Amino acid sequence: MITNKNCIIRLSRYKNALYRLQALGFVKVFSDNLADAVSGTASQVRKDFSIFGISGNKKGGYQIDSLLEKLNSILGKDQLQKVIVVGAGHIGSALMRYRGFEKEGIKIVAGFDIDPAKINRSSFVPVLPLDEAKAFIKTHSIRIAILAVPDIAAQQATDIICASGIKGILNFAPLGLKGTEGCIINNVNLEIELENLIYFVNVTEKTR
Amino acid sequence: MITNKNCIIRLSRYKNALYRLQALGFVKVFSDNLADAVSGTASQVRKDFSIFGISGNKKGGYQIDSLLEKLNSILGKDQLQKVIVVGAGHIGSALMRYRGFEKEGIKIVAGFDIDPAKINRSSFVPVLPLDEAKAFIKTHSIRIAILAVPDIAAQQATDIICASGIKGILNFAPLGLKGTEGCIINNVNLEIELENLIYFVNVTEKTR
DNA sequence: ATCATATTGTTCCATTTTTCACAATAACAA
DNA sequence: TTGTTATTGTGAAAAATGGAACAATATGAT
Repeated sequence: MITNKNCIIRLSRYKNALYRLQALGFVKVFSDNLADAVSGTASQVRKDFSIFGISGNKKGGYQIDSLLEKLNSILGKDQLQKVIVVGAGHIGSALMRYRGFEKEGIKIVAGFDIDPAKINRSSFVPVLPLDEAKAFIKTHSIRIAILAVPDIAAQQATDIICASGIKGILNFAPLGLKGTEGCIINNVNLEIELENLIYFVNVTEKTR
Repeated sequence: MITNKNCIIRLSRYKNALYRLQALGFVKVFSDNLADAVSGTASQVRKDFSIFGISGNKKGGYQIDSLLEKLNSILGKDQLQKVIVVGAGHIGSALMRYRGFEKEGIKIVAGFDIDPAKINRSSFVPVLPLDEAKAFIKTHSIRIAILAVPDIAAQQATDIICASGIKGILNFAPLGLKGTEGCIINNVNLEIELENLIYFVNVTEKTR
C-alpha cells in the first residue's frame, strides 16, 4: 500500500495539469511536460505512474484522456463524493458557499451546527442541528466531513461524527485531533501554515 | 539553515501543545509528554529541539515558559505579523473575519479586491481596491499576503504583490503558482487536501 | 530494412528524515 | 556521600524519499 502522502498530492497535481493541457488541445503528454507543469522532475512523474501501474508508450508519451481516467479512478473521482461541514461559522459557511469543489466532483450536502441561530434548512446547502448529524450521516452514507468548529468544540464534534460512521475528517480547527480508530484526520491549520511561511521568509531574509 | 518544512510545522505544534499544558497549570514538560500531545515520538521532539539549540535539564525535562519563549522567537512570534488578504470572496472574507489569528500575533490589516462592489474602507478589516495594494504594502512594510482569488486571477495577483515587495504568499487558489524570485509560496489547496483524504479513506477501507 | 532518435520504465545511488540506543548526568533517596 | 533512577542529547542505524542514469523499445527517417 502507498503511504506516501506527497505522492498522492502529486497525482492530484498531475491530474489538474492534465486538464489544463487538455483544454489547450493537447492529446498526449510526455513525462517532462508534466514535470514542468508541476515543478517536478520527469523521473518522478514516471516513477509515480509506475507505482500505480500506469504505463505510457515508448517514444509516444502518455495519452491524456486515458491517463486522466486512471488518475481519476485512483483519486476516487469516478464517483460523486458527498461531504458534510461541521461548524457553520465564518470558515464553515465560506466552504459551504465555495463553488470550487463542484468541478472536482465533491459536493457539500449539508452543514451542521450546535447554535440554533445558524440553522437554515432551506438554504442551498442546508444547515442542520448537530443532533441530526448521526442520522444524516447514516442515511446518506457520508464518509467525509470537514470540521470547522472552534478548538474547544473540536474533539467533541470529532467523537460524535466518528461514532456516526465518518471515515475521514479534514480538520480546520487549530488543534491536532486524536485520530479515532478507523477514521483518518487531515489537518489544515491556517495559523500553522502562516507561521511556517513567516519562518521561511524570516530565514531567507536573514541569510541574504 | 533548516529547510525541513515538517520540522517547523512540528515546532508550531509543540508550541500550541505547550500553551495548552501551561493553561492546565503545568510548569515543566518531558519530551514524551510533548510527543503524546502532538502524536509524535520523544526522540523526535528532542532532536527537533537539539537542531535549534534548545536544551532541557537531565531528569528535569523542559521549563515550559522558557521553552515557549524560544519556540516563539524561532517562529517569529515575538513581533506582530501584519498580513493582507488579496481577494474578498467567500474564502477571503471568512479569513478577514476569522478571529483565530489574533491570539497568534497575526493581524490581517487589509483586504484587496478588483471588484468595486467589494470595497469597504470602513469595515473592521478595510477592503481596498487592488490598485492601492502596492502603495499599502510599501507604506506598512507588509511581507506576508494571503491569496484567495479565483484561479484565473491568481498568477496576475501574485505578480502584482510580489513586485510590490511581498516576501511570502499563502495561496488558496487551486493552482500551483510559479514562485517569483525572492517570494516564497505555500499552497493550501482544499480540493487536493480532500482528494488526498478520500484516497486514504478508500485505500484503508479496501484493505480491511 | 536498417538506423537513428526519443521516451519510457526501472534499477541503482544519494539524500533526507526518522527511529533506535545508550552514554552522560542531574535529581533524589538512603 | 554514595547509589539509583529518570531523562536528556546525540551518534549511528534504518527507513523513506527523490533523482540520475541507462537499458529497452517504439517510432519515424532514409
